[in-house]
Amino acid sequence: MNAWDILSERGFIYQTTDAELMRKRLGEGPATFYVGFDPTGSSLHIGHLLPIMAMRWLQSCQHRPIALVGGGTAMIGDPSGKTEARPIITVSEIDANVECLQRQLARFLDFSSGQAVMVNNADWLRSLKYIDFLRDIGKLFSVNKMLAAESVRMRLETGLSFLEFSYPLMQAYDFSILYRDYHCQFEFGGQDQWGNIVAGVDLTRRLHGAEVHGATFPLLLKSDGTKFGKTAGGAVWLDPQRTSPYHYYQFWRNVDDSEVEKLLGFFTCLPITEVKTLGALPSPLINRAKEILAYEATSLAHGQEEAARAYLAAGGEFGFADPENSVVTSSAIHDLATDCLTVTIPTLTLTPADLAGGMGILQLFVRAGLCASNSEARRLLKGGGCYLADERLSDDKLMVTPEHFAAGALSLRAGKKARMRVVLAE
RNA sequence: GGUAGGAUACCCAAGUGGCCAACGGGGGCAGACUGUAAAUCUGCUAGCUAUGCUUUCCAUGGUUCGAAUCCAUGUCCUACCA
Repeated sequence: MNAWDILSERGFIYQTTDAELMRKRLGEGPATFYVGFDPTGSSLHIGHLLPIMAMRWLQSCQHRPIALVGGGTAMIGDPSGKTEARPIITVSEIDANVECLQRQLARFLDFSSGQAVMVNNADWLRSLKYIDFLRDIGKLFSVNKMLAAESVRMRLETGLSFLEFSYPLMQAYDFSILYRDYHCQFEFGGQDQWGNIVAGVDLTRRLHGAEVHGATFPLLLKSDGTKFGKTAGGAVWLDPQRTSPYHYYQFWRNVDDSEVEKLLGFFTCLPITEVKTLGALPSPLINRAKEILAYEATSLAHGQEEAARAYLAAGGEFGFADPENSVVTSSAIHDLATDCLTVTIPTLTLTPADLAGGMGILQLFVRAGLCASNSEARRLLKGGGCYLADERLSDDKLMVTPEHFAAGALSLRAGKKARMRVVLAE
């Protein structure tokens, strides 16, 4: 199947320079394409996931992905889609981030025997000579055109430094370099990258007389219009150190009903017909579709084993959506028995010394990481959100003593979703 | 470089000498209702050894019994002019 058709029917394509031509070219055999990632942070988050999924589909159709990490462009900072300038980050920070991102990307794409390429534009951008660059590349850019770009116009109100204004030249130059060195014919990116992509297409034509193309992916928003992928603790990270597989699973498990179908198409590899069936499940059973989404997405990011563990843990906590396993799915979640629960709830171990003289209940919630401060714990308790062994607490002066551990472990709960087991060391 | 304006909690934004840990909105958290959803309603949203105390309103210093509010200097931002 033509990779282009897969991407279109799953909703990946937002804007294109020429849909017909791109489809044709992708149908003619292996082609090379690139997607850039900004090393402004040390981990990818689910905002980066859409391009990654698209890259996987393209790679599965024998096309060759180039994952470009912008160690050079990050020196400047892309103004696209941003209302104000990012703080400038140090070179050593950028380089460290580049390494982190590359390691993460390697998990999602197959880089063996040249099936995918990893590049860092620091390799050619940082050594550029200013005057040479202006003469060779700068002369091909029209300021008039640049000013007309939506991303620039937006910033004309709030201010835009020359540094940021120059950004599109760098990214456009990247494309032309990748065309020259890898015969890269396509660039993909987020919706906010449109201007940069078009600039690259343009530059490559002027510089090499070559016809290359680009397309953007839609910007994911939640139904309330806010940015997708942000939760209480900020972004949902792909790094298991920052967002545990369990929380990662929970993020997907808790998406809005109305989003499930779309997200299944984007973030799982299930066939599109199945995606549609799952998305159309009736009211409470729609939860099974969310479980499948969460399982599949977690499995992609953290592996099947972690996904299964998260699924079982969450199900043990909140119940399973389809205990009879009645929903037909090709997902491996189908084969997981829900009754063999070896749920590992996060555990805090206390020593008898900690409890000498008793420990305040508020402090215990803080120790367990369920609250950030005593005050927060007190607020939670007053609001009726603190539970000890499944009993709602009302006394914020309660002292926890070794006697509380008579039955073994103690279960703490903050609200409905956060739980911690506390055990007493011998 | 000149002139004018601005900097308040996670974000936006009031407050312009004591009634200010600081109105309001957003966001977030919790409770009710539910399906671990959405919508709706309610409470909370600086810290602490807590009917009290401590540290906050860009930074430093000053005026005052008392400053987020007044003065000085500095830093950064924004607009107009050059």
